[in-house]
Amino acid sequence: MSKGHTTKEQIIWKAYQLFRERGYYNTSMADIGQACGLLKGSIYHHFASKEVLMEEVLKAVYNSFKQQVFDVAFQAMGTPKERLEKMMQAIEQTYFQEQGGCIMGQTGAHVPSNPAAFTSIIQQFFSAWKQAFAHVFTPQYGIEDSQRLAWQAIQEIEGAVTLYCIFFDKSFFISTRQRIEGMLA
Amino acid sequence: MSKGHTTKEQIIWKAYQLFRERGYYNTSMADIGQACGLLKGSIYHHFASKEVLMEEVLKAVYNSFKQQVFDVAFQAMGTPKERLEKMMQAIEQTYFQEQGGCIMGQTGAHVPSNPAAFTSIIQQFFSAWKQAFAHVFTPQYGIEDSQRLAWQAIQEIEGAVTLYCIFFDKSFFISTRQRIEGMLA
DNA sequence: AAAACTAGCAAACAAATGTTTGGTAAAATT
DNA sequence: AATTTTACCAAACATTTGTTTGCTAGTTTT
Repeated sequence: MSKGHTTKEQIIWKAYQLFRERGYYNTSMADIGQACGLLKGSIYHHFASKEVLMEEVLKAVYNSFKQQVFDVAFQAMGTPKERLEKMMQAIEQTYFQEQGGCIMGQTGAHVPSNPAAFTSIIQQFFSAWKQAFAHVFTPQYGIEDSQRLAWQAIQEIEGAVTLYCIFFDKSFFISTRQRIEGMLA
Repeated sequence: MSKGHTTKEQIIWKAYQLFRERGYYNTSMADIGQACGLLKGSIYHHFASKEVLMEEVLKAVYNSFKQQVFDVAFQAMGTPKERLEKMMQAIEQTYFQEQGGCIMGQTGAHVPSNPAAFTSIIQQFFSAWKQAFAHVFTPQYGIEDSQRLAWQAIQEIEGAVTLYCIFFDKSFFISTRQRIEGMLA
């Protein structure tokens, strides 16, 4: 590192917060620069374009979720229910320790006008999430029903996060979490 | 009417389609004008600003939903289940006959950076929706449980619409609809 | 110590943004 | 028929947008 010590990871994190809270198109490079204590032009030393920056943000969110949520489902230790609870705990933290909803769901809602690279990552994100949920459901519900239940759980969580943004009320997620955890005995 | 016959309602409808498919900030006045066969400046003869136009779009969506969905819940005729099915049918049509997700949920996801007028309409929309669902659930589940079930249904539907946008797959909504209709005997 | 590299600033860039202005021709009103 | 109103165009407006360029000073490598 030289003069300043703004790392790529720091820019990605700040950009993530802004994109998530205000949306991709309502966040300018100047906004991101300001949040990092940089001029907007300086960001281009780290990222080729705003679009590439967004891609890296989405990838980082995917990896973070994979590590803290998806991978837990496939751990050897603990009962499926315990692993599910651990996953739900991590999900809750992710959505409520910072402001804004689900950047994947929000960005995904505008697929036809989005760069294809965004869509690809978003699809992978939700597919991986479904597989993780389905895996902890399978011992009790079998493969087929678990797929269905996994999508159902994701849908409810996405809805809960949306309503949280609108009404500033965590309770949608709280009861959703209880319902999902209650699916395993 | 004089020369051309572009009505306010036509502009609202075109703007609705664009806002819904691409988001508020990713839709320009030039885009809306083009969709109406107008120059962007001409829209200001009908609406004071882009923000006011969006407000009218949200109000129009609210009114349309109220007429075709919410009001059905309180009709005198038919069993609660029949009315619920009628509501779900109208919801399905709304979301799948045109492209894009739920403009209320999408816009609501960015509340902190949105004009307060947007948030107000969006909150009213979801509150009215909850009350309508709860009303058809009440005979079977009682007042308290019906509230919970109503929010749960809305969450699932919002999630289903989001996933539909991402995977171009209606089946999320189809099974959600069956689940919700199955809640009433 | 010299050379090469890095991170950032300052300024400029063309293009796109939402909005305003002045005019025109058709329609509605008188 | 004269007047006013309506819907729209054409052009300009100031800002903001994402991006590029040239330069500087610190850091790393040699």
